[in-house]
This record gives sequence, structure tokens and C-alpha cells, in this order.
Amino acid sequence: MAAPNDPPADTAGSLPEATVVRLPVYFRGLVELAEDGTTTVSSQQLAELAGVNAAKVRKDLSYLGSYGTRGVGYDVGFLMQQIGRILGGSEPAPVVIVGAGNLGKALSRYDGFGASGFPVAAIVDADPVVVGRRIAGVTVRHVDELTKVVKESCCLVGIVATPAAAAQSAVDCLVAAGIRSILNFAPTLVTVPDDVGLRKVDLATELHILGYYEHRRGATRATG
Amino acid sequence: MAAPNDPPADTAGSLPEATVVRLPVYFRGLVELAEDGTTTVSSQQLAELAGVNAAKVRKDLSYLGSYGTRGVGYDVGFLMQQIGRILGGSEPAPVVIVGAGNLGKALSRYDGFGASGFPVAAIVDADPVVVGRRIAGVTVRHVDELTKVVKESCCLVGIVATPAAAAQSAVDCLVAAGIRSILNFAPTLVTVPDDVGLRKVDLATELHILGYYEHRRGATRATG
DNA sequence: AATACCATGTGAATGGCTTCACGAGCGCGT
DNA sequence: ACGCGCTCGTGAAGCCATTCACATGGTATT
Repeated sequence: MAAPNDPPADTAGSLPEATVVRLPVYFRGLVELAEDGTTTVSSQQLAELAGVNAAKVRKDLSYLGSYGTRGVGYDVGFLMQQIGRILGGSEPAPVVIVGAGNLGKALSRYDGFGASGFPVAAIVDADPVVVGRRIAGVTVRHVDELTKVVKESCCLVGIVATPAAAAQSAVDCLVAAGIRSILNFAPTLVTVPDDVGLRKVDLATELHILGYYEHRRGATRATG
Repeated sequence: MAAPNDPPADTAGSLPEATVVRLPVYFRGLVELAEDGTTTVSSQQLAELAGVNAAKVRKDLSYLGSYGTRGVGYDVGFLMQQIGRILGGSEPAPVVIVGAGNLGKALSRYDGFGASGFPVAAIVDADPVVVGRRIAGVTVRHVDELTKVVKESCCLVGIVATPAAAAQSAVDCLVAAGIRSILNFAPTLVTVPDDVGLRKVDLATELHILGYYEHRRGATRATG
């Protein structure tokens, strides 16, 4: 266990995965509070905003350092700043979307990425027919130019929105182009080198999981 | 612990959450195998398709019942059928999308939902300006008509694609309309009654998590 | 029929996360 | 200055999930 006041640079390297996943949620809650002009927040209040319990908030935040004040709570601005820094700083991180099919176009037009600090800076596709078309103000380039495109737009994150069959190839291209953070929307397993971050968003899986619980409720109600 | 051959109806009510999340992934792997004409699969093979290890596959499948054959493996078709049934059957489950803004339009046009057995049967929005417009062959209706729309189209799943501020209200409308499975894309916490299933897909959070690991790699490389 | 072989099914051990419960420290009122 | 009340920080306990390791039981072969 790290001492209470270890500098963040030391502790930031070893946050539990479960904590990392919650940090963005806390961050969002803190932004809300800041917009309301709130300057101090207790673990209880933040827990309610994040949908978890207060003990978990305190444990999570304790991994970052002893940033709270006993008897008072946490300073909203300071905590926001600390979490923001841990999550990669406040610099916008341009993203490149691979795949301009239905899902790729869809994601490109979604302005939530930009609002969260991840502007869509480039779109590439393998199909010559769509190359050159403009989507949400961005011209689609050919995937063969990916490395150049990434350099030009300083892309730091890649989003894979291809069909499943093309996903691994898309990931390989992104890695070759120097991208080290990839978000995969394609419904298939892809692999990356150890030094590349990979997360997946699997819409069909989410719906199937809901289907399980719905089905279970029906069965439970019927049988007992 | 349930006996090895308990009928699925009994065991299906108590699958560990972690197992439920992996079932759709196994299912997808089984579909691939079936398309290739493979009739038998070992836990090792299925593990590779799903990106987990073989012990986990066997443990997960053991919760469903003793469906494997020692010395041989699992029957692809039979296992697919069993998991399919547990995940809610093979009947398509129409979904209604609430919110026809950027994200809502984006999701409506994504054909992956339909391909997975969740056709977009209806779209509603609160803004009279977009009501009546057609998106991907579906006419946008007003959210006030949600209950009627849900009945007409036999919607079983609701997708929330509104701005954060409107998300709770959208969820409440869905619940009032009888929807018991909700997938929330809005970047905010929403609550539902106990008998309603809720999952969230939080794109900004995913990107922030990637940001953490990218930031960490940089810091780690620099300091040690 | 008997033996060798193979992959499942599953107790037991391990590890990580969550929750509990309370000591420690801070601000405030007297 | 002092005590009271509030909230953080954190060991300890409990819970869930993962992993290990092997007995079990089935197939194929001789």
C-alpha cells in the first residue's frame, strides 16, 4: 500500500482497473458540480452522482492521494484537475475513424466525441467509392494513407467501425500508423501488441445481455 | 451448487454476472463455427475464439448444464441453441430509439442492430421539427405517442440516445410505456425500477479510459 | 472386452474488488 | 483553548470471479 501522500506520478501507475473505469464517471459528476458553482463535495454526494456507494468513492480517490479534507470533503476544482490529469490531461485527443460504412458514418456525425475532448479529425475507408466524400465536415481518405493522415491530424486514438471481417486488418493498420489507443466497435475479437491500449464497445452483446435478464424475469415470474 | 443435469430453467436464474456477459461472445463464436460447418468444438478452441482461457469457458458452460462430452468437446449446434435460448430466444426483439439527434440518427442507420436480431422498429423524439421525418425507413414519432408506438411495433427494448439532460425523462417514458430492457447511450446516470433491465454504453468514458492507459504508458516509460 | 487416450466438469486455492467499521484529522461553536 | 461533530482514509472482513489441477467418464483402438 502506498503512503497517503505519495506523489500521483507514483500511484498513477498502479490504479486498480475497476477504479480506472469509474474515474471518468466521477469526473463527469465533478464537471456538473463545477458548473453549478459548487466548490466542495462529500464522498456521499459524489457517490450519488456516480451511482455507486460512498465507501467506493473514498477508496477510489484514496488511490490518487489524500486529496480530501476530513470533516469537509473534496475540493471540486482541485479533484477535477487531478482526475483530468490522470485521464490524459485536458488536451483534446483527435481521433481517426476507420470504416465509413453505416456505423462509421454514424459515429462520425455524433458530436459527443468532440464535446468530450475527442474531435473526429479524420475518417478512412478501404472502398474507393466512399473515399473523397465528406462526412460531418471531414473528407474520407483511403486507408492506405492512414499513416500520413494520422501524422497530419495528430491523431492519438483510433476507432474501428468496420465490418467484423475487416476489423483485425483495420487494427493492424492503426498500430502500424503509430496509434496506441484503439476503441473497437466491430463485433469480433481483435488482438493488439502489448503496448497498445484496446477497448471494445459491443452493441449486439449489450442487447443480448439485456435479453438474458428479460428472459430470466419472465421465467422466474412463471416458475417461482 | 446445482447438480450437473439440472434443467436449464432452474439454473438459468442464477448465472454469475460475469458469465452472462461472456455468453454472447461464445454465441458469436459458435455461429462462426456453424457457418464453417464445424460440428464439434473444444473448450480450448472456443476460448481462442472468445479471447479468454479454456478453464473459464468450461466453468461458464458448466453453469448451463453438462452439455459437453468428455473426450470430445461440445456440439456446436446444440450449444448454440442452448445459449440462444438463454439469451432470450431466437425471436427478433424490436427496439425503439428515443432521441433523433446526432446519436439517435446515427444508431438508427446502423444496420448491425437488425443483423443481431434487434431491428429498429420505431424512433421517437420530443422536438416537433424532427417528428415526421424518415430515418432509415422509419418515421420519427412524437415521444408523447411512445406507449402507442411501443404497442404498435411490439417493441421490447428501448435505446436512449438523448442529450444527458433529457435521459432520465426518456427512461421514465420508456418504463411507463411498458419497456423493461433499456440501453442508455446518454452520458449520465439514470435510474429505473427494480424490474427493469438497464445497461449503459458510455463512449466518452471508454475514450477517457484509453486516455488513462496511454498517459500511464508515457509516464511509466519516462520515470521507470 | 480391455486398455489407452482425451476433454469435460468441478472442488480447492488464489486474487481482486467491495463493503464494513472505525480511528484520525479538520473546522466550528462556545 | 477546548470539545463536539463531521468526513476522510484505511485496515480487516467478506464476496465474487478466476485459475489450477485432477478425478470422471466417454471414445477409439486393439
